Amino acid sequence: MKLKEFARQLGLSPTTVSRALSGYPEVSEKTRKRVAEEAVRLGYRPNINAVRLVTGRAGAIGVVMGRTGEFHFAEFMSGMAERLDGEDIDILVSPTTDRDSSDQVPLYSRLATSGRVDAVIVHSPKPNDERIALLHELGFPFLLHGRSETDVPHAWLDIDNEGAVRRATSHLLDLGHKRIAMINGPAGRTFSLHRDKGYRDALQERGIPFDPRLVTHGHFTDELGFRFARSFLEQSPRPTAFVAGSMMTALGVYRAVRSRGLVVGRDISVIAHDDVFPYLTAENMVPSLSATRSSMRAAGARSADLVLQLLSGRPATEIHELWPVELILRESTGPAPEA
Amino acid sequence: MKLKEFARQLGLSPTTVSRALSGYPEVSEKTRKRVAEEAVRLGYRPNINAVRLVTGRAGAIGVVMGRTGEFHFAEFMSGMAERLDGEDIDILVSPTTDRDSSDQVPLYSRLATSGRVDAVIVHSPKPNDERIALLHELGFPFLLHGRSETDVPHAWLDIDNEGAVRRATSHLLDLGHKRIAMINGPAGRTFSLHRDKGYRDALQERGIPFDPRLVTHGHFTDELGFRFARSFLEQSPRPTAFVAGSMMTALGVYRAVRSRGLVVGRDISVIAHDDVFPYLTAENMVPSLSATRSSMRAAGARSADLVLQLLSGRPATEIHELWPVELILRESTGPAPEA
DNA sequence: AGATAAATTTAAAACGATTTGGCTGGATCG
DNA sequence: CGATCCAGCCAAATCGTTTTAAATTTATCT
Repeated sequence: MKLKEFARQLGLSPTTVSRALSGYPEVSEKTRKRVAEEAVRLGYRPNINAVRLVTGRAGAIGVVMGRTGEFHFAEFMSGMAERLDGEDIDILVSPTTDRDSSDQVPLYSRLATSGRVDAVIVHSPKPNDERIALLHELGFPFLLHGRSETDVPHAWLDIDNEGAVRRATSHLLDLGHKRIAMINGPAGRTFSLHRDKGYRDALQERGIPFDPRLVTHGHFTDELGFRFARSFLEQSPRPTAFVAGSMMTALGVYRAVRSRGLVVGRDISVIAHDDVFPYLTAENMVPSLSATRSSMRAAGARSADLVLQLLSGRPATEIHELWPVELILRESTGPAPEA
Repeated sequence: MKLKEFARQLGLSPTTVSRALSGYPEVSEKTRKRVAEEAVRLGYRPNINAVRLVTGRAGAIGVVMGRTGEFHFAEFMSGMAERLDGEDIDILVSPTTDRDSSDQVPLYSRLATSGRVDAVIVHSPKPNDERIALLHELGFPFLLHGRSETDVPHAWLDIDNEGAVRRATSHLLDLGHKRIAMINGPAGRTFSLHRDKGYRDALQERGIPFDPRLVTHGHFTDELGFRFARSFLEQSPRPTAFVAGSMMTALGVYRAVRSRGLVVGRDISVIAHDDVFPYLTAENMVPSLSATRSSMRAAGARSADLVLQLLSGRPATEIHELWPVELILRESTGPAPEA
């Protein structure tokens, strides 16, 4: 059923019908109501692609998904979905095989100029991320999930990675730990740098020298967690505590500790960052995992919300949100063992 | 830059330019080449929404993402992305807050009639899934990831869940296990039923009576894995082996076994299903996990491929793929302990 | 009641491509 | 050499909306 036909059946012009449905003021309340009712009854729905053409709006938000289907990605999207439910906006996932963000520039460029989406969300930025410069130059609306150090004005939402890791590290120091190893995220990403800073600052505050041999970078996999932890544990003196970048990393760390015949929470303390997954919970691990916690789902929901605000005209420069991170102490942290 | 302007600059008509770019035969090779080159040079790209309107094609494949951001979802999508890279087709994720597939019917209905996508992929069907009936009735192209028992003809791709679990169970029986518990997926889903059948058939083959107290259903979370396994281990006599539905479930099972002071691979054997995640590998668990394995990413890639075939005219009735599942034996399975 | 203002409604022009059907001019054929 | 065919190109219609600018109806005021 097309607008023309639908309008004819109502005895109105297409113009009026269109206006009635889009909620324009210059149509009488009586007519609007009748149109709305009949639309439902006759099942009329505007052809989305005609609307897109004429309005220039796509009704979609783009996200770029890398080859490495990161596990937190689904949570984030699910959060977006939660917020977008009911709005007439959908999520467009753009495939890419390029891992490095600089290689992704052409992809973002295509996405921004293609008319498929009205805005994009940029993930895991580097301090000076090419994607941000590009999108800004194109004048294309975007929200950064994370932060960068560029002076290009832009909207962002991030969690306080630095504060989280500082507190985690400080807490371990309070417990008497001197050698604390950190398994950080991929090198070069802003959030990894922030975590690194939090770690260093906490050490410095107590006058403990920074030892580069106690820090590694890599993707959040159980395998890397295990390998790095094993290797740390071979050092002598070995670290007595770990700060791990993710739940998966923590799983690997737990295994590594156990494989050396040590006990988590007694011989070795562990704190990890928990994005809050429905399928894997810090509380249920044995021993239960002390964690810095921030809901990835909530971030997704809020991100979608902020993008919506951005699209309805709120200036990007106003949109900056830094979320605090909880530190939840459980059984995996304890006093440093006697030397 | 619009077609009209671009054509003018080339000294050609819009018609010819459009045809040249779309690869129609009635344009000379020389002209086509020139058009292609100039398009790149001048940066002309057809307005996607105009194309959509006039052709009626959306250039997108839809997937519905439930509230519960299942962890295998990202892998599947990532596989799709892999296949779709280079094609000019993107993935549209439709949010839903409805968990039950029957409540999702209106959503699929909207999706199918909205013109936003050319086809959808339906996940985790029930044997008699309303979504299939609906899409078939609407004549809308779709691929089922999984299987149903409906007699509506449709394209599907599934893994041999039944065979996988039958082999896993048989193997445990070979090892002398008599009481084998199964932690299955959500009740009602076809794949859970298939797994159930594989389990029962294996038992029956050896004349071992089926004990309903040894089977549970639920989502694939570590928490449920733990809780169910704990509860099984309280039975007397307790089971000596577990068949678990997912890697997350297996994590819970491992914890439960350890929490009872038992040893996986010696006191209790475990086999789980592994969808192959980059961030959590069966091989790296301690002890390494015996698993039935099938790549979710590969399924996603192939699904995208099959949808493309479907859209280019291959009859749905021809598209049926049943993938075999590997059984990989590692350290988590061993002979049944002496009674 | 007549003039003016306000509230509704409408016709027609975009939006930017694809595609139908027709038009050219040169090659091919008898 | 004239008729026929075909490759190559083009003008104009079309897809289904929104929106501009204008026309109509209704309300308000003196």
